[in-house]
Amino acid sequence: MTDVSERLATEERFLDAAERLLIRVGYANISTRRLAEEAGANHGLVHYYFGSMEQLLIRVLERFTERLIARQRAMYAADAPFIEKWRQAMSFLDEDLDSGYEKIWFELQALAWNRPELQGRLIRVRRQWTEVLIEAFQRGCDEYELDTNRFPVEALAALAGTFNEGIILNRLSGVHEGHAALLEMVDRWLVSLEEAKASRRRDHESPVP
Amino acid sequence: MTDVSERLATEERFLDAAERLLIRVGYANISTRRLAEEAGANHGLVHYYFGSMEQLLIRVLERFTERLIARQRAMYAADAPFIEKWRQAMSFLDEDLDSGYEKIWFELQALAWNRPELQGRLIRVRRQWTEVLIEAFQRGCDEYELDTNRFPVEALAALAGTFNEGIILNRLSGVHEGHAALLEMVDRWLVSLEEAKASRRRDHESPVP
DNA sequence: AGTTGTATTAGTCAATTGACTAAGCCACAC
DNA sequence: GTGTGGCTTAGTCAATTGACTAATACAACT
Repeated sequence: MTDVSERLATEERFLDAAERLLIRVGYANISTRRLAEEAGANHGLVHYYFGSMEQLLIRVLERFTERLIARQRAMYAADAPFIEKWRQAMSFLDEDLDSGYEKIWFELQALAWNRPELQGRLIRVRRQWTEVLIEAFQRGCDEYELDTNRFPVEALAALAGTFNEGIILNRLSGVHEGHAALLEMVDRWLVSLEEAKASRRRDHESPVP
Repeated sequence: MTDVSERLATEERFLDAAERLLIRVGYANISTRRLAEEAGANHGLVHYYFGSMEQLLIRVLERFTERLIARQRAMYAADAPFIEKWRQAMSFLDEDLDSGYEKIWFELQALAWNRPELQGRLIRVRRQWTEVLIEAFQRGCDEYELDTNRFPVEALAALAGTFNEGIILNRLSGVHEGHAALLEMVDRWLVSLEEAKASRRRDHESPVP
């Protein structure tokens, strides 16, 4: 292994360790020494590699959000019926809670609330996410021939995005009530949209005899 | 002023100062000395009055959530059309962001993610809030004669609760896009429910001649 | 006025923090 | 084999932390 790639590997170990600590103890309880111990490296390296604890957390935020957006994009870009994508997105909810993925994301957000220099980065990620959502929902609206006056795409995307984060927030606090009922309701609504469209097709192709 | 009430007043000053600091710098940046300075009191009193910083924050959480629930209860318990209550709840969204109310609530939540001893308290608050919401939405469903098979009350309450918190989360990060469109969409939906009910009344009272 | 007990203050304490550095290490080029 | 250049280590530094305490101020009661 060359020096360069070795150093990069160690940096990765630091970033991985930071994510694990975000999950386990939260951003407020990460110190250079604790982080170095978790990464199995010397605490002086935090300063040598990243300049400061703050810079390191910025790197964590960057790497994490890149992955987040990439996954969202990949999922919604797939050429599948909208309802399938939706169901996959909802299944991610459970996976991500178990994996601690959500905890990382929310800890980074909580950190950014009090660090103006991180806010911009967070806003950019949210915008990208919104773009992906809007594009996906646009295709969904087309697929279901939805009345976009009653259901504007941005409103639907905002609804999906916000209730999604609301659910995560509840789960992080240990509350799970009502979520299953909610997801079922939405699923039924999507199914009914499919059926409505199908029945419109039937009416059109073979009007009442 | 008696000793007792003076002490209580000073305790209140500490709790108020803690709320201000939660808004301004977040839970991770509150120390006993900084808090005491903000409260205009001696830092030794934190230990003398509250035992520890942790206990003090628990007191902040208790006082805050009591007020939160009381307000929610008062609003939804009022004898007014459902849409009026809804609009008032939505107008709180803006007020609370400006006042910093939301920031306090979310900082306390972020704190609780990493303090198991606070989780239980948070869960209880969320349950109470859900109860209030479900009761209000039950009345709303009755008012609009909504089909509770398609729209179960718990699902609607969960939807309202989660997207509400999602919106707050977005705003705390400085993102406001799509919220207006979303709230308009919901408002239009409620209006359409009222009209649907009115038209059902008309059809019933004077069937097609 | 004197006693008593609580409220309040200033200050101490060990522990921990982020930032930084001197010293040595080690792989590689020459 | 001998520099040479970075990598890595252990350790230093002042600052800050939460917890705690001795000393004092003060109010209420006798």
